[in-house]
Amino acid sequence: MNEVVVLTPERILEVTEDVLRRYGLAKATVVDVARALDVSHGSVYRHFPSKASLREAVAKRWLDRLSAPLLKIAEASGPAPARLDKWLRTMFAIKHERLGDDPEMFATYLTLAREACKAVNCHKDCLVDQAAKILSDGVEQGSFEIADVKVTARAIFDATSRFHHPGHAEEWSDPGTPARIDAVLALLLKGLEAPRKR
Amino acid sequence: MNEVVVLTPERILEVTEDVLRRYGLAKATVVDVARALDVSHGSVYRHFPSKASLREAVAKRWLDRLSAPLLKIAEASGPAPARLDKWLRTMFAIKHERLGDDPEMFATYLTLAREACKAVNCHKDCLVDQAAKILSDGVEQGSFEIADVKVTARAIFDATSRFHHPGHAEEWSDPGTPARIDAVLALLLKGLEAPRKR
DNA sequence: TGACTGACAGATATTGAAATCTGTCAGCGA
DNA sequence: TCGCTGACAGATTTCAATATCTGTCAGTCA
Repeated sequence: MNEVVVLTPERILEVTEDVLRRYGLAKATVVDVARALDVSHGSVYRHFPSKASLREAVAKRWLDRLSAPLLKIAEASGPAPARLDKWLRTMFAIKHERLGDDPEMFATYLTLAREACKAVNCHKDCLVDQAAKILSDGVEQGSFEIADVKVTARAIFDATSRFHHPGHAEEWSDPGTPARIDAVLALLLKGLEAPRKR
Repeated sequence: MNEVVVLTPERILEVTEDVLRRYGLAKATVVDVARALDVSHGSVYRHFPSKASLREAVAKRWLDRLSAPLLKIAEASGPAPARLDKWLRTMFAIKHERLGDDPEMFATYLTLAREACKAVNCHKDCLVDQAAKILSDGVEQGSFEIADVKVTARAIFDATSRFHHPGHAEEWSDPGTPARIDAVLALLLKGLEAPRKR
């Protein structure tokens, strides 16, 4: 058959991620991506209208892979308080891990977060929805007492920014961080708790 | 008398703050400061060992002026929950206000915060101590139930980072911010609350 | 004597010309 | 026809020469 490999958006994204990892966000150019794909850079523009949109699509893929394991926890069954605790700790752990394993992509993510781009906002909304799912499970189970699930989910997200927002990444390696996570989570879970029945 | 104006650290700090405000952190030089003081730049080095120490001393002054009004609230009397709420909201308001009124100094502060310099860490510790003071008042009054006041004070500080850490300053102008502050504070205050006696 | 100056070395920042990149599009070749 | 190429204009980045700055110190002056 000797089938010619066609240029698909998916293939471009894969290669762009590699190029971004190799050269870093600041140095990577569309010409580099085209070279790695062995096509002219004009062809890349046939699939993505601008460098920014290409960069954003790569970030979206990266962020989607990040939220997938969290979705599993959010949609699992079981007591909501333990699930929320696990969900938050897993989120912190995944981001922390990525900072170590994939620093160039993390820097890209940080830049995009600063630009408040669509992909990142969408990612945040998606995570807040996952948290809201756990909270409403908790209300149903009688473990939580919450006026507005959506607003409270965002409050949980905001209150844990220190541990998941990329702007605080440098602080994560501080040796006191695990203890500080414990303290904030304890406080938040107590704040959500329904008054004990007797 | 016609007294000659002497060169004191205080006068240098005052002028440096002006220069920093006028030129911005990136552009301001020790030579500019010396020119504004009408002395040679060597004289400035007689009072401060380096540009970094001068910059840090200016930041310290600026931060001390910021925490002074908060100290009043922390040391006041009255019910701790309302006082903590007021203390936090005042902190957010002061920082927010300074971002608007004094953007160059704010950028300096942001840079120093990123460098995790001594003056900023000291400022943070000082604020956490103020929060701890209110919390321990609350424990005495029976309003709060807290295992470790110091740890919890830091947790409160961490959980409100989104609203006071300069790295989040761009997000403060978001129209949803007041509602998000309300949501986080409600959650935290409920988490501190001692179980009702009956 | 002791606060201040000003010249200096090495480090850092500025600048402008040259190189490269982004985004477009007329045209090629399958 | 349709995906791709490659040349192009304007924007951005690089690079090296030049200027400025930081921090020091021997010397001045009151």
